[in-house]
Amino acid sequence: MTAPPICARASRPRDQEGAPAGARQPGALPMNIYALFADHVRAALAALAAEGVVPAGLDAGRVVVEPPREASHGDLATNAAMVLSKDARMKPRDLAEKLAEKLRAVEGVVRVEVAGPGFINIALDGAVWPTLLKSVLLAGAAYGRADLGGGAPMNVEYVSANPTGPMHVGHCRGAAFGDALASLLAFAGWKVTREYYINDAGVQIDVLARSALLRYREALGEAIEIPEGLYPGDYLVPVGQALVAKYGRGLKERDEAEQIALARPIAIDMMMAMIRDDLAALNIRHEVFFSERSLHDRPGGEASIIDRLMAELRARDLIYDGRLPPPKGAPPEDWEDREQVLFRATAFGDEIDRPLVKSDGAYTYFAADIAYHKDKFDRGFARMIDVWGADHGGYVKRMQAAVKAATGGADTLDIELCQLVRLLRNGEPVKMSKRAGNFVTLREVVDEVGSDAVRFMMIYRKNDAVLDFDLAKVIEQSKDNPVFYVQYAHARARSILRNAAATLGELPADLSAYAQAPLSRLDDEGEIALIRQIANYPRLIEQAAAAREPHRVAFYLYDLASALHAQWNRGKDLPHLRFIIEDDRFLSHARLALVQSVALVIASGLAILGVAAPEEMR
RNA sequence: GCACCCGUAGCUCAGCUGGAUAGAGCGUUGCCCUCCGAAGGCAAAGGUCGCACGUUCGAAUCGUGCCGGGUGCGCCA
Repeated sequence: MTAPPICARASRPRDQEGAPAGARQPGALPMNIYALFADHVRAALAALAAEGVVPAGLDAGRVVVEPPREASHGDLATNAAMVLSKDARMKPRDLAEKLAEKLRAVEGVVRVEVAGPGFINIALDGAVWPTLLKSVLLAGAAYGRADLGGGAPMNVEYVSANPTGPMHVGHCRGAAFGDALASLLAFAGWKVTREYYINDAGVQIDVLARSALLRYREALGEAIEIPEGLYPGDYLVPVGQALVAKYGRGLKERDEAEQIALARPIAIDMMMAMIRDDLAALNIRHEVFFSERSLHDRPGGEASIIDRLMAELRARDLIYDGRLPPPKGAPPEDWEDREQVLFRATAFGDEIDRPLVKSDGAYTYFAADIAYHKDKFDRGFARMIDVWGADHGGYVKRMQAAVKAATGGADTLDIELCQLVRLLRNGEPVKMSKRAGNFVTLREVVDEVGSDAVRFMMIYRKNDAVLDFDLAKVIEQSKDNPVFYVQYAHARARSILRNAAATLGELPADLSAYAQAPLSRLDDEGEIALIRQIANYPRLIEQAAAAREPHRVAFYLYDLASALHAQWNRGKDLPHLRFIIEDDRFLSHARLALVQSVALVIASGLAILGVAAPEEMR
């Protein structure tokens, strides 16, 4: 996994009052120019408040500084006057004029205009963009890092496929999404732990063990027939062989319960090894694998972890014995009105109270899940995210209700749902029958189209929208394929740099040497457009992380790649705009510094998505 | 019946948490390689943002109600 390492530096209190105006380092702007000017706006407000023009203590929470829609409007725009006009008891345009007055005094600002309903448009000195590029080069791989999390722990649980067989294609999306989200949050300043919950306790595990025992008999030479209800996949053949290797013929002499108990752990271990291999093929490695069984265990007859939590919740009157009304709409045939153990989910925003104990006396999955999330909380995760398939959408409310009850935290648990994936080949749905293990495995898809294509395309869509995944299209090497298009931009950038070394001879040794190039010579509109895009990266990271939407990173990379390709082509028509100008090595160095920066950001974004940034693609 | 998600150009989708003239790709039409990677680029055409009310300076975005599609609906994992 090429995820960026966790940033452990101390929190940078950017929002504190009093700091802003002087925050600029001589010679280099901070990485995020939009955040810098948000500080300037807050400072301007404070100054106006001191003068009695506006009330003190205005809430600037909704103020944003962003790139204006039209480049002709300037370099930055803010909605501050419109957002604050009501609280300031001023007309938006009047307040805007007052703010504009203050902002005109800020260093580097050449023009401030009030436009439309009260936008404040700010034009910066032409030197600002080259200067900003310098700070990008000096920051290197750290460029774009944010500090939203302040280094706080964050648990991201994803995949968590049942250990009853290999991963299938349906797991790809949650895997790619969860992993990218984890990387994104790490890059945005959280101390992220990637976790996998192993559902290794429950009836499906007994089914697994029975299926494995059948393969055990097969390995001993018996002819077997796999009855309905057991897993038919031949991935269990090696499990049967392992049981022979470990227990010989003796196992089948024991009673059934004992056989299952002995087969179970071996089957689970082997299934999990297979799943880890599948995940590794997708470049995914979880740090923690948490066993559901460990929550049920009663070593020496003591109370289990779930037992203890249930007792605690009952003591707090959050659990009671009661009856549920039958479901409306289509009541099931076998509905039986009975008293059961219920969690008071309705007290925490759910529609109905939820059962914790099955009719056979065992805990429900939900009961274990409460204990599991409580355990995560007790391990220090005040914030956690679960990534689920959309078919589990009906469980979101009860889970959040339970976590709220068990931890007392309001925002402890976020749940992100991934919609279904429709697997296509040349626009035709790929047939998948659930019978006879005839499903498409994750491994088959990765082997066919590659990990990069799978991961990028799974992210190249909002996670709550259904996704079409066409096996034929994602291996196409053309601009129709966004994976290729972005990777190609990176390869092209590296190619330019290789070519420059051949053409120009000695080049700046590293990024900090490139930062010394005469960047102010980057004054072409296409070059400035590229720098603006690069300047937007930190903002993009913050927004994508806050919204838990890694797809924004993918779309951003597509746009950045497009801007690079465009500038490249301008050099075809206008030779003086080429990146390499043979008789002007210093101009070339400045342009190569820009190319370096583009490559740097593309590589950074691709790393978040877990996609390779190739040096060449010939 | 209820809950959650989706509805934006012919097609597939973005739309920066309420901002300025709603954007890409594909497809259609017309251009650009003796030139750092044409595996690329430029341009044109194409929209009642599902419908209707409401909230306000301002709505594709927020609220309510419809219409259409998906997912789920005691103890399954």
